[in-house]
Amino acid sequence: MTKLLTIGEAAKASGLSAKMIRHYEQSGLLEKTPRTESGYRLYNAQQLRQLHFIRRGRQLGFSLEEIHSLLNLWRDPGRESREVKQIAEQHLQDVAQKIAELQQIHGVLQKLASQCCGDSHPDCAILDSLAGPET
Amino acid sequence: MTKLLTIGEAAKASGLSAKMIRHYEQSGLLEKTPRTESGYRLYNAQQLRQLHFIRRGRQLGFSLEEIHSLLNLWRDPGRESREVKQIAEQHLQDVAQKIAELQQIHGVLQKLASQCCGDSHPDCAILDSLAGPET
DNA sequence: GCTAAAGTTTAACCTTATGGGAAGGTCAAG
DNA sequence: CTTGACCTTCCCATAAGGTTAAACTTTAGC
Repeated sequence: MTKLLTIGEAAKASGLSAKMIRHYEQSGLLEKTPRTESGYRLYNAQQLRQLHFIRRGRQLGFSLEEIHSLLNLWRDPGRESREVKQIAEQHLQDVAQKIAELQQIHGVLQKLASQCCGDSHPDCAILDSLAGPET
Repeated sequence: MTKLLTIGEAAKASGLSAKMIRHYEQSGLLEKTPRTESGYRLYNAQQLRQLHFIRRGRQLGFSLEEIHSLLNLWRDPGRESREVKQIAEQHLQDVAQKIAELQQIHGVLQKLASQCCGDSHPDCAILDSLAGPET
């Protein structure tokens, strides 16, 4: 009795694009889904949950490779939550490092922008810094 | 008497890779540089300064397109620093927004990771959240 | 002066995650 | 039967590089 959805409907329901759903299937993230006689992909409720899973993973910035691992763990009833947590904490660390890098850049940019008067004259601390001999 | 450098030397001196210097030339960021009779690119001091400029711009996270604009402004003696500042402030804003997004993600990940015991049992708040019905 | 190593050339393909479009098949309504 | 909205596969493009390979040039050793 499960309502089967075409890829467009599944896309709308999951928040992914049809394009990406095909891509996820082709790259092995999703198993090949059944088709109609004429070749249209059909998605059931279980598969729709997987699409939601992927979208939430992407929203949290996990790479497709990480999502692949997470999906496999999710599908495995004998998984150890240790493995899930390890992936999440690695990603957490990556995110923290990226934040630190961006904050560093943000500070420099802010300082430079404050030193550039931004009027009709050509003199500009930003260009001077980019051109300057010292790093 | 300006010492001319081959691409490898220019790469070492500027901190870019030879590959990227060619890439920047091919994509129009740099003008075509003179070659030896046998086709080797040669860089003078002025061009080396441009390479440094590009590297510093990349370090600050400017896109090649933004660096292209900045380089053109730098080369233009009649520039208005207003234009430079506008590019920098737009980038600053982009960086700030990226930081905010990552901090949001960081908070969610931290909360989820703290709720996952990370042992040999399969139950895991992280998977539950990715799979869960509510966003 | 010869040879071998190191450097350079172009070109092509790989990456990540996603968008765009062409060319053609299918389906439902009118 | 036509029209329009879907769907299919396939190829191309993005940003900012990395890697590899074949062929040529330059440099250093001897």
